[in-house]
Amino acid sequence: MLTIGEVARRAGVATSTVRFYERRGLLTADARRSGQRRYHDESLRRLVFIGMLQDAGLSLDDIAGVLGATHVADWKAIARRRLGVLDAEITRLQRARDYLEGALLCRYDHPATECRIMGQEIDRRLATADVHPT
Amino acid sequence: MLTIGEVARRAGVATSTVRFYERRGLLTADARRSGQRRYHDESLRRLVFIGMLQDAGLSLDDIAGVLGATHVADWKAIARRRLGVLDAEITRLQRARDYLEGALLCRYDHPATECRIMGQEIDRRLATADVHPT
DNA sequence: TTGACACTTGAACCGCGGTTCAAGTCAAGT
DNA sequence: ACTTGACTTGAACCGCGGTTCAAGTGTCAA
Repeated sequence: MLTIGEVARRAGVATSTVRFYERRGLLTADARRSGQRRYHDESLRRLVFIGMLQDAGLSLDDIAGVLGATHVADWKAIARRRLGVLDAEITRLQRARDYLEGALLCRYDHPATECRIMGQEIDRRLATADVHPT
Repeated sequence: MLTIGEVARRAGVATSTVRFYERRGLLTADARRSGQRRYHDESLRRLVFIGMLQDAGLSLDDIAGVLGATHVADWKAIARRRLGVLDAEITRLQRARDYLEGALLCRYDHPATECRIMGQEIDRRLATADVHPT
């Protein structure tokens, strides 16, 4: 049985994080010794698993859903939804990346607002602004 | 001269956002009429420009740096730094994406923690955990 | 003149994922 | 007996990028 300090260290998180997850219902201590939490290896694996899902960008609420799923279809729905968001995000970042790289091509010594490349993009956005009225 | 409502609408942000940017020193009203802010087209362009930089993932502090730069080298340094972070982020998301897609290949009707693919990854992470002690 | 509506301010609040703090308990070693 | 160090709790706080609120002022048309 691992203490909270051990389980946190082996999973690579802070002890405060483990307690926070318990508050959020993601993890429960398997026992108490004089009030102190003790964990099975099983819980350590669960903690690592939470970290994996976080790396994939799932929110703690989503993770709770995955952990609480009794059937594969339940958590796969969450994963698929995230996959879609992830794809959109990657595309967006890719565009931002290419745009920034283009901006670096600006020559001459002037502030950013006077850069020709940026100026054109500003005009483009202003022109299409009325297409998406708030 | 545009009112705050107009400038916000044309830039596609809320009026509260425009005031917030003013507090942060990103934007200044060009005039006041009976206490109300008025803006030149120049400021509208500046507001749009802020949105562009936000799309590229720059923080408001970074954006203040770009706007305050008098020489091209100053803002390019910020852009280059963000470009590096962006590349790392894209790579990370790509890996997460591929991982999630792999997880969807799990067969049979069981909870996520019992999935063989996930279980292997958990073991891998636990095994290498000691390499990065906290 | 009345009503509708946009504007003004500072302060408090939001979600997210935790961290930090104070004040205390408990077990082990010397 | 005393120290050391890890643990306990609830509550408050963090950064970020704003939003919302209350209470008031200004503008414009009928």
